[in-house]
Amino acid sequence: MNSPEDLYQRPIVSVDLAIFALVPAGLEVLLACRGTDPFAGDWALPGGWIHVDKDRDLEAAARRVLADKAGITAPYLEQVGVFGDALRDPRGWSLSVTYMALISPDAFTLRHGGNVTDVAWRPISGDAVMEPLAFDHATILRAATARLRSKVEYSTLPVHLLPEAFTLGELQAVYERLLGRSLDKSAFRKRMAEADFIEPIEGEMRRASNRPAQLYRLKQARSTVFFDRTI
Amino acid sequence: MNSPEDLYQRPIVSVDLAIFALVPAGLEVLLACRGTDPFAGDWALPGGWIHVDKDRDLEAAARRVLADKAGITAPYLEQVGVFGDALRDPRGWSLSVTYMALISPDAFTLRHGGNVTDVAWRPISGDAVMEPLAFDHATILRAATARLRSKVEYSTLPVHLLPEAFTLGELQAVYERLLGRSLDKSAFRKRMAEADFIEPIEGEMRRASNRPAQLYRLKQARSTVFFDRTI
DNA sequence: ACCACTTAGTGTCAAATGTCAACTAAGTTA
DNA sequence: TAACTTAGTTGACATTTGACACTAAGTGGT
Repeated sequence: MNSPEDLYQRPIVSVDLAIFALVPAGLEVLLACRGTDPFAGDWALPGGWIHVDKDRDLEAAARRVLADKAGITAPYLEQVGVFGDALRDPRGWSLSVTYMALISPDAFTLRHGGNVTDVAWRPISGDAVMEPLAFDHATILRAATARLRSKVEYSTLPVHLLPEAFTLGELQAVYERLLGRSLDKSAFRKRMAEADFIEPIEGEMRRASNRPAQLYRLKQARSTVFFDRTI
Repeated sequence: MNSPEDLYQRPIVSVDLAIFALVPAGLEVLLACRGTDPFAGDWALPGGWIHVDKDRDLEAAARRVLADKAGITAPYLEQVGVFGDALRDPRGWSLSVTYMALISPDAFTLRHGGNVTDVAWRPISGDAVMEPLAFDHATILRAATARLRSKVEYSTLPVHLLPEAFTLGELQAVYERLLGRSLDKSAFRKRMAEADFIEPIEGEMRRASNRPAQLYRLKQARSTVFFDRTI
């Protein structure tokens, strides 16, 4: 009979991350160059094994990988899904529990100039990167970008790609770049007001050579709010 | 170091199913009574281990469990997510890869009168069943019902709870019962026409004592279509 | 034959929404 | 202080949406 006590029956389980950041050039994803054998030398999504002695749950494992491999504490983490079959890893039947993380350009630049040689940001064109990826990570990345893009339409998720304080103009620009089309300013502001997930920060403003803009921040305990309608 | 070769480091992995059917009384889920030790005698979502020698991938494993435990081939199967932590299973760090399946009342009645003693349909009130569930299956069931209910709002998913041929009135009734509110007939029909995922079946009609209704069926390769807006 | 009844399916119109464009506001630079 | 740039608001108009009434097509009773 099959039981969990037949250890060799258990599939291999990894936790992999699609870490997204938005830079002036577009959307980028963090990739790691594999140093060990299956697909050694190829680029892959950063990932790791579950530490059954250290990780309380799956999200904790994902956050640990995020910190270990990328030195990042992401404001936003969401499970994308599980990908598992007999052939994706030559070592045997394996699962990838995949999360996507959104980080702001602040955190981004911290690592961008760093001395990490095995981790690098790569631009996403369409729903893929230029370089071939290890395992079935191209498929997984496609699923993650699809999830991100589809949620942009009807949620407040893109706010996590901005620094803690931001203007409404910047927020609109993020939506526009993710959606690939321009939005109406007045309609956009009306929606954001109705959604009621950001609040003005008093006293502050910024920028140069023109009228300063009101700064906003995400309201506490409002990390993702869904719109009634498409923006 | 941790590697997949340290077999005892691997978490236990099961594939569990939330199988839904809609009966006149409301939404029901198929539960299995556990015969073996962890939580023996308790009700649980039907599930099984991955057979690394037989299952091609996760969905194949889910379909096998569906056939083995419930004798059902579901028209619709969707991954809900992975639930994993150190404590949910007393045997150790474990994962549940959860799928939800939607079946039509036809398939339902086939099993309802059957001689299965360890599998039973239970009504869902709110997002839970009356009886306490093994492991964290109450949490998992809550996630599955939430997924089902949220998708009703903006997708064609509820067709899978109907038999192959159905009328627009029946389809509207399914939406109304899942949403818990009544819908406008003309608006509903306009939406369904725009979504363009069902087609009339020629010549046929049915019912008694009033005007017969046109029968429809799901268009091929259109199992789930998303609406632009909430219905 | 005809009327009452039931459900199927369509049409209408006011209200809400999205689009487009102009307008005012508040800063910087020359 | 005038020109310029971006922030933020306001209003007119076309389009879409939702509530409701209407017509259509059957059955069954008298």
